[in-house]
Parts: sequence; structure tokens; C-alpha cells
Amino acid sequence: MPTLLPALKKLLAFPSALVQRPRVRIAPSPTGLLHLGTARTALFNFLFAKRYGGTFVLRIEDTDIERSKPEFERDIAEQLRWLGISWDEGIETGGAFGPYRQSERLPIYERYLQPLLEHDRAYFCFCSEETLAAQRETQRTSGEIQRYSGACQSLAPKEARQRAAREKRAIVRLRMPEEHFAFEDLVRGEIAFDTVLFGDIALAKLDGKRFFPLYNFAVAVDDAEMRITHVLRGDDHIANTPKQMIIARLLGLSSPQYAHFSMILAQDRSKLSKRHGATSVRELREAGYFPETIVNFLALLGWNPGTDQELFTLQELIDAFTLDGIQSGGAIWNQDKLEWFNRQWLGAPARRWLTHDALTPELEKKIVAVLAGNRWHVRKETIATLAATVLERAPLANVEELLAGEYRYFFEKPRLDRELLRWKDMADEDVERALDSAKEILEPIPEGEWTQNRLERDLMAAAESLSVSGEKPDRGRLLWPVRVALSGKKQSPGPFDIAAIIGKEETLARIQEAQNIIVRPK
RNA sequence: GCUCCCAUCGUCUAGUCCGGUCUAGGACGCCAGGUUCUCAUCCUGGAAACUGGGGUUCGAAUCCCCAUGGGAGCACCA
Repeated sequence: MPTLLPALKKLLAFPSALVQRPRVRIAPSPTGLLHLGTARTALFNFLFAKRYGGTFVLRIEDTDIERSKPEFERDIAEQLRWLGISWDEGIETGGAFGPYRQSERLPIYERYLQPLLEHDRAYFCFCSEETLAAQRETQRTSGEIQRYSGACQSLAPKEARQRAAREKRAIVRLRMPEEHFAFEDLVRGEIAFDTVLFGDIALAKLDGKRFFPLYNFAVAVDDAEMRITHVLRGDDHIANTPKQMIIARLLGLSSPQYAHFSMILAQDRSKLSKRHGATSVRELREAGYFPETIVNFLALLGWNPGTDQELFTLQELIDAFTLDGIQSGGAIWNQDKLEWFNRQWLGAPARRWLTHDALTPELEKKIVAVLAGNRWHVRKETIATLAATVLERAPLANVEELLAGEYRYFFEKPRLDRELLRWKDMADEDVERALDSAKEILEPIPEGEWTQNRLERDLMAAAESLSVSGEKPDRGRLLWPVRVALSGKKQSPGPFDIAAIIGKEETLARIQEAQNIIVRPK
């Protein structure tokens, strides 16, 4: 039964999906716009959940009140939706394991923290931040292991408790069990650590009367509380995994399975950061990229279907997604390929799922801004044609610059070069005649039918007949002079494209202008 | 510094788990030719890689070790 093999292989690649519907999550902290790396992590988790009929949870890790901002949380939700990555449970949508904002789960964390303190698995630490920073510095320079010194380890629990209540400021640290700890990573296999290297990590901080959980503690609690079965995340979290698993174990909670993939790297192989250009989905969106482009690009950056297919809709990604297609090596951002994907999606509006024409509102805004102040009335269809015409030829990153420079002739009369109007060995009279017949063809076309298709049909028909008798048709005899009359350039989009965009009146005016230059020798 | 992770064309990658079918496949980019009124698109073709060294084996891109290179982590951030 060879036909059954691929399907069977797919199931075997992820056996637990057979017995259990996965619950996965992303847990961004709202300290910035939705990062491209976070978006990719979200996408992988979403694909995994949908592929196996599971649940995708969006949890917000906003325990750092200093840095967390509501507007960033809104951006995360908004951009994910825009990309088509929807979540089944989480902020805004709710669910059975809420609340989904860590800042609203403080009592839950405290409930898990108290027994740890009572059983002396955790203790209060009163070292100042300055002391700790100084100790770290000393450790680093002297080549020692960088970890907490353990200064408060042996404080008597009862007294420490009283002091904490009195001073209202302390750190709760875990007595890290010293052991060799290993876990099975779903993409990398076994990864082992010596927990001695971690030291007594901080679980929470006491500020006033309340405990605020710190990252590893909050995550361990939430992943278990929310019944998360699989954690797919960047490999910058590998060292956190044993910490979270140990915390969970000490709490009597279960841990999910983990899969770590490499992060997105910039051109210079370093972490993608501001100085490399766009780092957030919003920036790409505002530049005018299609959501389909970003999803397609991000998916193939670090994941591969094992086939030659490059173009994927979200649904196609869901159908093809498996964990073993995930790369273990880092993937470098490839701007050229992003541009290529955008051109592919530009030419395939029928495949697109969010906007049905090539023009996104963001791109329209951008073009309208460039158009501002020009004297022609621009209809929306015209802008769409313009967008498609320009995007087919140039990277999206340069659109504004191009419209203001290279493609100025869409908005203002070009300077015409008499010689440039000539196609091959045409005489002045030939050029004039060509422009004349163009006028004759164009004039009867009503404004309402002034479209790319109609113009092409009529002009092409004429171009075919306007050839030297006895020889094969030379369309250039008509099309070249018209195109140059409209653009003033040696290289430009075709005459139909330009004419459709600048409109009937302007087209005829420019043809007339060209004729004037031809008949009036300088 | 210590720990962990990674290593196929410039880039994303297939192939690695189960050594032979790999004179290493696809895509982006690049180069050349063709189609086309020019440019772009499109089509055809091309250059372009198994990091190095040791093993194991009849045979290694594929398994093992070392080296080198790259990345990440080592907070009262997440």
C-alpha cells in the first residue's frame, strides 16, 4: 500500500497527536510592537494547533509593570489578526483557563508560592540589586560561574519571614536542587544541563504586601494551569526550560513537551534588531507588504515542507505543517526573497484571503501621500493599477522614492526628447503619423471605458496593421512613440499602463505635445 | 569566562534519523539567451555548496571524535 505511506509517515512524525489534541500558546510580553520573531513563533504554534485539531492560546506576560504597555498588547493582537493568525483562547476572546493576562493572575501565583516557602523549598533574599550586580561582575571577570552567591540561603526561615513583612521588599529564591537534568527536545533530541550552574534562581519579588511572579515561575505555573501540552519557542529559551520544568516538578505540576527552533538572524548573523531595519510586523504592514507575503515568508524561514513548493496560503501551511520540518540552524533574513514573495502575491489576488485586489489600505495611504498636491483626479482603481504597475518592477521598500523620482511622469508632464520619440529608422513624418493614428484610435474611447484592457486591445490592433508592407508587423512603430510621448523615458511600463493611469485627457495632451515637438524643428 | 545549541550554493533549504539511487535537488539573488515597443514579467540555460582534520566502513554530505566557525543563555527582563 505505497499510497498510504505519506499519510502514515505524517502521523508517525507526531504520535501523541493521535491520542491527544495539543494545546499550545504564545506568551509575548507587551513591551514593544509585535516582533517578527514573535510573529513566526505564533505562526508555528498556530499551524501546529490547527494541523492536529488542537487549541492555540494567546497569553500576555505583563508582570513587568514598568515596561508593559496596553498599546503594545493591542498591537500584538491587531497584527496577529491581520496576519490571519487567530487564537482560540486568550485575551479578548476569553476561555476556560483565564484570565490570560499574568497581571490578573497574581493570586494564583501566590497560591503556588506559599507552600514552597513553607516547606523551605524557597527562601527570602534581601541582597540589594547593587550587591548582586557587583557580585555578577566579579564572577564574570574572575571566570567563575555567574549565579546567585547564596548569601541569604541560610537565614532562619522564621526570621526571614518577619523581616520580609517588615521591610516589604524581598526576593523569593528557589533552593535549586543540584542534579544533572535532561529533557527531550522535540526537534533537537536530548539536552542536558547541570543545575548547579543555575544557582538559586528568583521566583518572585515581594513588593509591599504582594508577590509579583518572575518569568520562569509564572510560566511554569501558567503552562500547567492552562494545560499546555507543547511549547514551541525560540532557542533563546533552551536554558529556561530546565528551570521551568524543575519549578513545575517541585510544585507537583506537569510540564509540557518542548520544541526549540532557531531564531531569525539579521544579514550579519546577529539577532534581528532595530539597526537592521524593520523588526515589527507593523512596520512591514505600513510599508505595504501583504499579510500573505509575511506569513509565507516567515513560515519558510526555518521550516520546510520537504517538497519544492514555495507559495503557500495559510491553509496550505496548516495542511503541510509538521514539527520535523523545523530547522535547527538559524535563518538569516532575506529581503530579496521577501520582495519576491510580495510580487508573487501581488500577481495572485485570486489566491489571497484578506484583500482581493493588489492594493492594501496601507499601500494606498502611502501612494495617496505621494500624490497629494498633484492636479489630477485619482480614482481608487487608478491607484490600484499604479500600485501593481510599480510593484511589478521594484522592491516595495523603494516605492515612495520611485514615485517621486523615476516614475514622476505619472503625476507631471515629462520632458520630451525629440530623438527619443523615434523608433529605429523612422522619419519625422512616420513618427507624426504614428502619433496621429494613436489619437484617432484613442479619441473615440469614452472616459468610462478608458481601461488598461480596452486601450491595449485597440492600440494593439492598430499596431499590428501599422507595419511596413510585406514585412512582419513591427508594433514598435506605433507603440514606441506613444510610450515615449507619455513617459519621456527610454524605459518605462507600456503605453497602455501609463495611459490608463494618467487618464484620457492627459494622454491626448501628451501625444499632442510630442507632435508639436516633432513638427517644430529646433 | 562558563553553559547550551547549530554547521549543505551568497541566502532560505532538500538530502542526514534507516550510510550506496548525490557527477548533491529546488527557491531567492546573480549571469547569459529567448519572448516582448523599452523596462519589468514570463520562458530556457549557466555559475554557485557538503567548514577542516581524524576515525568506523567495501563505501560517508549522511555514523563517531576533535578542531574551527556561528548563535544563544548566564537579571529583582521576558
